[in-house]
Amino acid sequence: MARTVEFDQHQAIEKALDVFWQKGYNGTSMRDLTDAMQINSSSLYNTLGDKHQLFVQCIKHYTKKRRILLEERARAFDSPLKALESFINDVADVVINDAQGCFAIKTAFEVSPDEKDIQALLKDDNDFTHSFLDTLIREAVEQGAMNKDTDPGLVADYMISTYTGWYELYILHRDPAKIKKLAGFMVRQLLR
Amino acid sequence: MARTVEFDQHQAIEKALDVFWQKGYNGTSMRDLTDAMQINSSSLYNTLGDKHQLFVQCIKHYTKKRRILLEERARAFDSPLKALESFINDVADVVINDAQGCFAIKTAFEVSPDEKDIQALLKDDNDFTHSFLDTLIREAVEQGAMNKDTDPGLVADYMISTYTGWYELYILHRDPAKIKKLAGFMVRQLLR
DNA sequence: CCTTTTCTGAAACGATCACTTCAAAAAAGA
DNA sequence: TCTTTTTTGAAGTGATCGTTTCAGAAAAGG
Repeated sequence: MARTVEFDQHQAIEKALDVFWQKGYNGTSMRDLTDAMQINSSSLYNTLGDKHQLFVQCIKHYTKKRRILLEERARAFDSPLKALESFINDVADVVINDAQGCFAIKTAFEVSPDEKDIQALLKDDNDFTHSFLDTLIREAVEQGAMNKDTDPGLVADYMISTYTGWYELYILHRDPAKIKKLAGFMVRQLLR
Repeated sequence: MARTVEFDQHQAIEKALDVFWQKGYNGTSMRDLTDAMQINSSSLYNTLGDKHQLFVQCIKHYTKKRRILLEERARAFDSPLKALESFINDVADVVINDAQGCFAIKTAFEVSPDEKDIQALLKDDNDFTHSFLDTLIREAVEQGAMNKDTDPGLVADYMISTYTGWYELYILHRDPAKIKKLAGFMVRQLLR
């Protein structure tokens, strides 16, 4: 009856994410996007929507992907303490190897606080990481691997806020050893 | 002999900083700037330069102001440990009360890593804060107020990276109590 | 194969972008 | 007060912004 969409939407969103990630929302033009996605702007507007809608979909794609990765990793460890330690070291590796930092953090600082839909997505992502860590910490405390008087929610926030800063430090100094040292220090501080 | 400049350059830069702070570099138009600064674009280009140069001057203005404030505060305490504790709590207050977060951090995440001049200014600012904290920690250790085996440089980096994350948490959650709790936890963790 | 329906490509939309031009206004020494 | 020098205001520069239009290409049921 009718013609079918020619391009792979999923793939196109990943390409768009790459561009937004590198240049930021305001630094990215629609031409940047259509060039990278290799589609015409009419196709883009017909299927994915305008720039804002596309950006929202990129955030959703990014946070979903990260969520899946996080849960996969947690299952790979038999003890919650080991999972936490591995989480910290994994974050350090990501900071060092992903040249452009964390897309969610970048976006939180760039977009205006009154872009409610975007802020809500970022908050959800943050909440997920928080409850993920909270659960692990709670289990570690129950097993006696961490102090009895540990406040799991507080420590989870503390971990999250600390590694956010690692991104900034790495942007400014590009010093892998510095990040590794900080990760080691964090493990010693929190998990011993 | 000749006509003199009508507007106060210093004041104009402060106005421009406000706009860049709120909207980011790419989100700010020259009209936004000339409207806020209340000068014509020809005057702007004649005296302060183009958008990039103006942005650089705003960063210089911001970091200089912060540097002065930091040194003033340090002198207000008789013990380095008290100065450190006050530093942490002051940062928490700034995070909570400055609705738009830290300009230097926002900028570090927004501008491209290959804008060398801007990155250099941000790095200098970070280095200053680092050596400021490093000195205080060193003194506290010498006085026996902190552990003998403390690594001052490492702890300084740790402090800086932690409160960077507070900004992100506050942007997402707008929860003053959360930040206060984190500041309290940090004091207990590092300074006891 | 033909009709129907949707998608695609190229061109173009008005608006706004950073930035420039230039005549008129204004300041200050002669 | 006149001349010199510089700033200012308003208008305008081409380029690019996000977005739309629309004719033609392409797919699939009849």
